[in-house]
Amino acid sequence: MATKTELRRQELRDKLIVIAERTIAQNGLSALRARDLAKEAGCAVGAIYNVFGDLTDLTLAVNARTFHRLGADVAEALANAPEDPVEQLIVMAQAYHHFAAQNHQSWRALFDVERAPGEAAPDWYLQEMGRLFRYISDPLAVVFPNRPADELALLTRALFSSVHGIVLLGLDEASAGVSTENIDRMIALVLRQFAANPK
Amino acid sequence: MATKTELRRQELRDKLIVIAERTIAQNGLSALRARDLAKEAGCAVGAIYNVFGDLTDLTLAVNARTFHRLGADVAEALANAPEDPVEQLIVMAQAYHHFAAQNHQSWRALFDVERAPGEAAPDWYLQEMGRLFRYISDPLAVVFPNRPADELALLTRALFSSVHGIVLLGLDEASAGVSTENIDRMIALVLRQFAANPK
DNA sequence: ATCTAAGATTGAACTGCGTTCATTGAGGTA
DNA sequence: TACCTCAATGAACGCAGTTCAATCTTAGAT
Repeated sequence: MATKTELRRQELRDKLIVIAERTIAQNGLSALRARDLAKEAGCAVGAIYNVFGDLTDLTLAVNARTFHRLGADVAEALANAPEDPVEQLIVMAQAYHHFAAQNHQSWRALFDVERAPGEAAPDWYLQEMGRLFRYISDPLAVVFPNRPADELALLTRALFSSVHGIVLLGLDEASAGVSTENIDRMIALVLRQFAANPK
Repeated sequence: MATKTELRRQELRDKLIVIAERTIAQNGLSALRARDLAKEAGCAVGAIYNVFGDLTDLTLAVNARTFHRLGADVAEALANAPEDPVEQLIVMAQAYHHFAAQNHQSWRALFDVERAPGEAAPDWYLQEMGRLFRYISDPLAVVFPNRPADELALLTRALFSSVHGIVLLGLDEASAGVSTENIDRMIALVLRQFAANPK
């Protein structure tokens, strides 16, 4: 069917994503403006809405890429990690931290995008989240071989959330004294202490 | 000097805080609108700006109250907690969770308010934060009597951040299966495991 | 190749927001 | 009472996201 039209449509879609990605990375989600976007893409403002439902949809497309890059970074860290499961957890958590620090604005956009209340998270989000959770639950199962499955699932989620919290508040107050090294130290302290006495 | 004027000024200030507090609690920070506020307070929109610099200032005034209530709840939980320091940590963390759950929108507003980049957090925030940190570091020092002070400080911050992360992501996905009980379980699991093998 | 209907493209206009400011009105003082 | 100062007012401004009637392009049928 529509070859020429669909092609342009796809081209515009990609172009908008690239521009939005750069804008968010450089100046944050709040710097994403429809008129600027259209000017830079060389199209009319209305054209954006032929390709995306609204700017939130565009942001979600950017977030999908960001999340995927994040997952890849964590996977790479895991691939180069030592055998010891606790060290694997630490290496992955610090990879998460470093990604957040080096892609601060893009990483923030992952959570700052407003979802309609009650609406489920998009599929790619759940998928990528599942990937991250498996990276965590595998070493965790080695550390805690005698824990029931449901408890391991809770621990997995809890550990992810803990690391996320440490990174979130640490980077928030990055100007107020929590250095990168201290965030890494906090992560290692918590995870080592956490796994020090498995049952 | 200005008795009548200053009085009205203070009255309007208080009235606006009360209305904003209720609006945020019921419908979230994004529901706070200058025109609605003025209509409900029976004043002109401009009057708001005689009393607060902008809506962010008003939000900060509401947040100061919210944070104070939060601190009081945690303090009360600690006062009624058993002697055991680990149990104290758990009780406080769960009090934090319950406050966040029961004051979800107000609690979110604590973190969703936009601060100018590079600007320091307000004084009451640092003060209240210090109070919370002391509640944590005291029992922590009992659990880990041999750790150096700087490490205890990092652990304190790390534990707070961890609990915050668990509550944040847990409540975020409250519709997606993380029940209140599971959040409490995650908090207890992490803290118990964390303090299981002090050095 | 031509025609035509479907739909893509356009940008001015609409809506809703925070904030400002010239004007109006009230309060305290001489 | 007269006057000056400053608070109060709400229309207007600037700036967003989004819409839509008008225009143009395209793809398929003839």
